[in-house]
Amino acid sequence: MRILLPDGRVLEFDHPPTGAEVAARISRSLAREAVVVEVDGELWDLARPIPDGARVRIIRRQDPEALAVLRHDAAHVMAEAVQALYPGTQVTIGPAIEDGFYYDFARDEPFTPEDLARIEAKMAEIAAEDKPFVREEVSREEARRRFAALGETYKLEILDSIPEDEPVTIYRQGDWFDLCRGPHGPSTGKIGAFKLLKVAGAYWRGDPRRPMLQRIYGTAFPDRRQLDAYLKRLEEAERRDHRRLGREMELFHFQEEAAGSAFWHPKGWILWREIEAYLRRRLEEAGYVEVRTPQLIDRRLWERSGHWDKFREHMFTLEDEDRALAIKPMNCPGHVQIFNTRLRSYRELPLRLAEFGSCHRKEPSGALHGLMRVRAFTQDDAHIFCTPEQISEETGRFCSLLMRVYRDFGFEEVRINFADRPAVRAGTDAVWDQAEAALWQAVRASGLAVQLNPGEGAFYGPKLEFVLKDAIGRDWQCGTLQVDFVLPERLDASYIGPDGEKHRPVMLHRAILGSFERFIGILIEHYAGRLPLWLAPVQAVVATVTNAADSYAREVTSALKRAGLRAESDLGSDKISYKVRQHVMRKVPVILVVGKREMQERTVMLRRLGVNQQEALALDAAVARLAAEARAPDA
RNA sequence: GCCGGCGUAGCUCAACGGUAGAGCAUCCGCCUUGUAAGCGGGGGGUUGGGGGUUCGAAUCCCUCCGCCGGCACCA
Repeated sequence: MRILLPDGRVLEFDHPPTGAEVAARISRSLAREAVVVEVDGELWDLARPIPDGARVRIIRRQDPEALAVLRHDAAHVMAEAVQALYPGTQVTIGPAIEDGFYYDFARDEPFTPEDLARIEAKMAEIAAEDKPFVREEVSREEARRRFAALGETYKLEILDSIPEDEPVTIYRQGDWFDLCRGPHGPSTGKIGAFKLLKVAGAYWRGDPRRPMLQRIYGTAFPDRRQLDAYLKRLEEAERRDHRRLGREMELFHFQEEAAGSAFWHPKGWILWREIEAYLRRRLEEAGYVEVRTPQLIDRRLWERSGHWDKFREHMFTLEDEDRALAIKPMNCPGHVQIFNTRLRSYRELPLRLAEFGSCHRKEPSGALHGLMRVRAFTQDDAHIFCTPEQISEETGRFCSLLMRVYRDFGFEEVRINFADRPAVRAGTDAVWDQAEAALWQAVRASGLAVQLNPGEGAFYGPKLEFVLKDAIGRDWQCGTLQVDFVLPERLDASYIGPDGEKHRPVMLHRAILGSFERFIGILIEHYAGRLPLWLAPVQAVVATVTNAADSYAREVTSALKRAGLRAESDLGSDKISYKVRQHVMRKVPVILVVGKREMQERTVMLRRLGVNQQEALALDAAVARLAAEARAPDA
């Protein structure tokens, strides 16, 4: 019996060894830290005998592959705890997920936060018993008998869905067992530091027509320190919540009477307009022309475009005399109308029509979430009308425009998902081949990381999704580029080619921010409210130490304003420490303190957000420096 | 839309069947101050809307709306 190790060594055994035996042969510490074993690229339990000639790697607790196993172990321990405490509760599924694990239970009574504490305590008991996880390969009949005896109807359903050629396995810990593919770690004592986080509803098999189960979310880490770090990250995310910061910084608000639509306050609207003005300049540079299309459009146009058929439940509609109208949920058909107003020449292509398009969609009430998911939003939308041959070039141009914009907003790390042809689609394979190839070519040239999202393209064409990573590592899909050869057809868009014949243009739907609302939400969270100077609604506050400096403070403020800065004076009779505190809390990037001394010397004390020292500067120098720093990145 | 939780002053929260209270903010005074909370005083709530139970409801029940956490959805 020969076992091949990653470093090329070969271990000899006189019987098929288990992963545990292999680990023990290598070193005592490895045996202690081993969680599972990778056998020819597949993760196995340590107790399973390994076949001759297998390539084997021991996975230790701290290895990334171990994390999902530990969490899956924790899910089983939680399920046992729940069934011990709440008899009659049925188990369903309980996988490891990105940041932890969950288990879905079928039980009539809802779980409460107090229940979570009880379950956690019970889990600790089960962990203390350190029961080994035992894998049992059983026949279907055996498995059916055992779960039927327990009344586990969901498990029976899962059992029925396991393909005939796959073995059925049960994992046992003491008397408790679960239908499970595995693998698992050595025992319940090795699940590490865990915590239950929340309870939520989830449909059985993700299907809204099936029963709603109760999902308990938890997380687990190899040690306490990592768990604490994770919990700290959660707190950090909460601290950055744009809904809270939006109120504290007086950017926007929501209220019942307009659920899903933001009220933009003066400061928030400055931020919006600053972003819009920047983007408008970038679009102009990139050869776009801006348009504006109607909010209310006759239903018949939506019928022709195909949207009425597919998305009418998501559209707001109204009647006007005997006409049925819809509030636009998107801008594309409107842009095609502009394209169609006259005969177009191939010389006009690519024609890039951009619109800061205000759209409304009837989002399900449960989907609404601050600025991140709203019913009224403004897209930074554009449609590029071009020939099939131009797709690649235009995609390349778009990628570099988008990267430029993301970088300017402080996002460096961007990933692309490439969504190719879905099973149900319009258009011939030849057209899809051409469109996908063009996109691939452009994406490769862009140098961005690309991940294939197979079969997830739109029915009308392949698409790219641009995902950016924020300051605390969260992914946000913002930009998109979609190739569309269906809408030009449906709305009969055409141009005259060099051959004098009519041709069908391709439409590229594209957005960089996605929506202003959502992007602003992301920006706020990315910067934790500390917006870069060029975006800050109030860029500087001039605060006096005593009233004696009031007139000088006014002079400083107006000098800043003349230099194009958004500046305010704070002349109140509060102590300077109180004023500093106020403006720090409001996330003003620069505070200029002036007192008698500064007035006499015509200087300012400049203090920056997040920096506790200050710097004495001559007034003119301070103004010049801040004006330079406050310029937009493209200026 | 579905499951669960929540909704009290601008904000954060208390009162949990017996006439609604605190801190911060706001307003008015005093203070003129040197880098994250100076002092005093005043005003502010038909407890999300509607209905019910009760001698009595912020508190219990029903219903609608909204928000929060998920699920489903996201052209």
